[in-house]
Formats: sequence, structure tokens, C-alpha cells
Amino acid sequence: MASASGRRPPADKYDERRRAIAESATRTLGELGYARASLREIANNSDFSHGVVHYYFKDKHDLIVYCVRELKTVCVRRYDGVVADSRTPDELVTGFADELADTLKEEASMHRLWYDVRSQSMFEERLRDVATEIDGWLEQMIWRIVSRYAELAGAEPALPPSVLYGILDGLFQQALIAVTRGHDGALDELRELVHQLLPTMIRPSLTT
Amino acid sequence: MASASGRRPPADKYDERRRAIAESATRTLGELGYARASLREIANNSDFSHGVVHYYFKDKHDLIVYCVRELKTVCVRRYDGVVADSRTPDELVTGFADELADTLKEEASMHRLWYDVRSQSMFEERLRDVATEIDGWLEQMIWRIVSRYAELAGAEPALPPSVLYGILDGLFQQALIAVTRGHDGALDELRELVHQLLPTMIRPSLTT
DNA sequence: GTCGGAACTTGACACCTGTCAAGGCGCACG
DNA sequence: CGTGCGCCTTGACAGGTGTCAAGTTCCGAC
Repeated sequence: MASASGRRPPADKYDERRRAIAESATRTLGELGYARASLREIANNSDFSHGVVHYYFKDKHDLIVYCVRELKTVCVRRYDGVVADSRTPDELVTGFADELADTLKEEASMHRLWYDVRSQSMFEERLRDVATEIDGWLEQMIWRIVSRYAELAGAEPALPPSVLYGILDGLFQQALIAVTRGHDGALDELRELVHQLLPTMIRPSLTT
Repeated sequence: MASASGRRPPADKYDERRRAIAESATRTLGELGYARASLREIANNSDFSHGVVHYYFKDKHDLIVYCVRELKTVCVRRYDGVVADSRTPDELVTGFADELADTLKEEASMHRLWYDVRSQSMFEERLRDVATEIDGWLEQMIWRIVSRYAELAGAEPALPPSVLYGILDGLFQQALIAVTRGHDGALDELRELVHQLLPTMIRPSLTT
């Protein structure tokens, strides 16, 4: 694309820098939450000055929206491999449950941040659009998983996407809260629960 | 109890005043959320000065914990009548679904506040205890409803209390978000969903 | 080499926050 | 009629916030 010389097109470097700042900011946001993470605190916990943050992001809202969107873009693709590679229903359920428990353990603070932002979006109109958008991504993600699961089982989903998402999101959130409160067994309980619940979310296909 | 004279025991008046301040504060908290509702804003939206708030509550945390606890104490008893009076499974489901849709419409800001505080409790340790306590109340509330429903149907709950709560809480939260975003159909959808889902939450009783 | 603009630092502004202390009001009691 | 005490108002303090502008450094282009 661009020349192989040392200088890159400014747009690339600009985006790269934004990403680096946002990545660092996301860590602080995940630890302190949306409200208590000030721009200075975010800058102090990184290699950037508080001025450079404002140089690359219009304001705090701009930064947070960028962080959450980036964060969830990755999160939503986490199960693509399982969906694509599973050859049996059980394999898919196990893969899904394991990934779920794994992200719950390894990326707990990122999930806390998401639920925090989504809660705030009910009070701040400026957050509403991005929250709606990401909720849509997550609903589609769940739908891909369940409908593929049904397909492998020669069945079809028994509930609409929004309901499946609401149920699994609620259970995941409860597990996240339990983990945050120090209840370590929540990981295994969530895994087992997924095994128990997914079969009840499909029904024999009418066609074929 | 106390004498019928004009003067009441000071403890009563103190509690009454706390309740009055908290009731007004809860309105502001429900509109602005936990983070953006400052003590001054709370006082301005009420008949009290910002000093008197601090006279009756040790600090902001004390006030908010009092508000949320009071709020949820009422919320948790909302379905007691339905549980006690229903004579058939259908009557209970209809009563439950109607109450659910009603509180979603009439007390939306109170529910927003609760989810906000619960999210914050994942970042602020001081909120964790009260959030855990209230989650317990809600789980028991759901359990009373579903187990009574099963009883009326000559069946028993098919899932443990924590799972039932997680599912219904997730769906309620989705409906709350939808309402907040202006999707008015969410009320009827929630009602219908409860009718569809509750029968799947019980199974024929093994005993008898 | 030097010019110019992009990238960044620093410091400041105006505002808002929780908290508290000094003072005034009114009312029941002696 | 004082007078003491609970109740409340007002004003202030110290600290933190988002935002921005002036200045500095750096590096490629001519």
C-alpha cells in the first residue's frame, strides 16, 4: 500500500497511537470503573501525559466510547472458532462453556467495565447509541452460537435471539458478580449450567 | 405505644426525618444515577439544605445505602399479594407478569438506580455488602413466586433459586434497557415472555 | 543547515465535589 | 422570663475534575 520508507501515512500512525492510549486507558477503566477513572488517573497509570490523551481524543466521552467499542469488538469474536470448528453439539457446548468460564476469569475487569458503561447509558444519553450497538453485537453472537448448536443437533432455536441473549447475559452477569465477591466456584457452576441449559434452548426442527 | 401528646420520642422523629430526606434523595438518584447525583444536587431538588443532609447522614455513602435499602425493601414485597391470593397457576402467572410490567413502567428510574448501584458495587467495596444482601432478597422473592407457582400446578421448580433469579433478572434488565431506549413494546413483550417461560421452569413433582 | 509543522509537556483555569464548622433560630423546660 | 439544646442555614475549605492554551522538543523536507 504505502511506500516502504520509514515514514508512514499520518493516518496510520494516528490510529496506532489512539489504540495504544486506549489500550492503556482500558486497563485503568477496568479497575476503577467509568465514574472514578479520571483522565489524570488514566494518564498516570500509563506512559502518556494527561495532555496527550486530550490530543488524541476530543474529550473523556470520546475516549471511553473508543475503549469500549474496541474492547467489545474483540470480545464478540471470541467464540467464532468454537462455532466454526465444532462437529457435534456436545463439542460446541463444551467449547462455549469453557470459553465463557475462561473470559469470566481472565477478563473479569473488562466485563465489569462493560456492565458499568451499559448501566450508565441508562442515565447518559450520549452513551446510549454505543451501548445499543454493542448489545446488538452480543445478541448476534449468542444467536450464532445457539443456532449453530441447533443445526448440529438437527434442531432449531426454541426462543428468539433477544430472549436467548437476555437469559445468558443475566446468568453471566450473576457469575461475574459472584466472582467479584470472591466466590470462586462460580466458574465451574457456570460451565455446568451452560451444559444443562443449552439443550433446553432448542427444539426438534419442523422442516426435514 | 408512645404517649398521645404532641411530642414524640426523638428517635421516631429522627427516623422520620431520615426517611423524608432519603425519599427525596431517591428521586434525584433515580434521575441522575449514582455517580452524577451530588449531595448539593440532591439537596437542591428537595426542600432541604445540603447541610441538613449531612446532619442526618454520616456521608454520601450512608445516604445512598439507606436509599437503596429502603427502595428495595418495598420492591421485594410487591408480589406478596399475588403469591398469597392466587388460586390457580394461570392466575399467579398473570398477576406476576402484570406486576412486573407495571413496576417496569412506573418505577423505571428506581430499577435503573438499583442496577447502577449493583454495577458500582463491583468497583467499590463499600457497596458490596448491601448489594449482596439485596440480591439475596430478590432471589428469595423470585423463589417464593416460582415455588408457589409450582405448588399450584402440582409440580416443583426445575431449577435452583440462583438460576431462576439470574434468568428473570437478565430478562427484566433487558426490558428496562429497552424501555429506557424508548421501545414501548417491551412492556407487552415482557408480559408475554413470562407467560411463555414460567411453565418451562417447573417439572412434575416426584413426590405424591 | 534551517525551516516548519506535527507531537508532546506543562501549567493553568474555572468548576464542582464531599465534608465540616461557626453561627442563628425556635421551642420546651425550669 | 430566661436559657439551654436540638435543628438547621450559611459559608468556607481542600482537593479533584475536564478542558485548553502556551510553550517546548523532535524530525523529516527542502
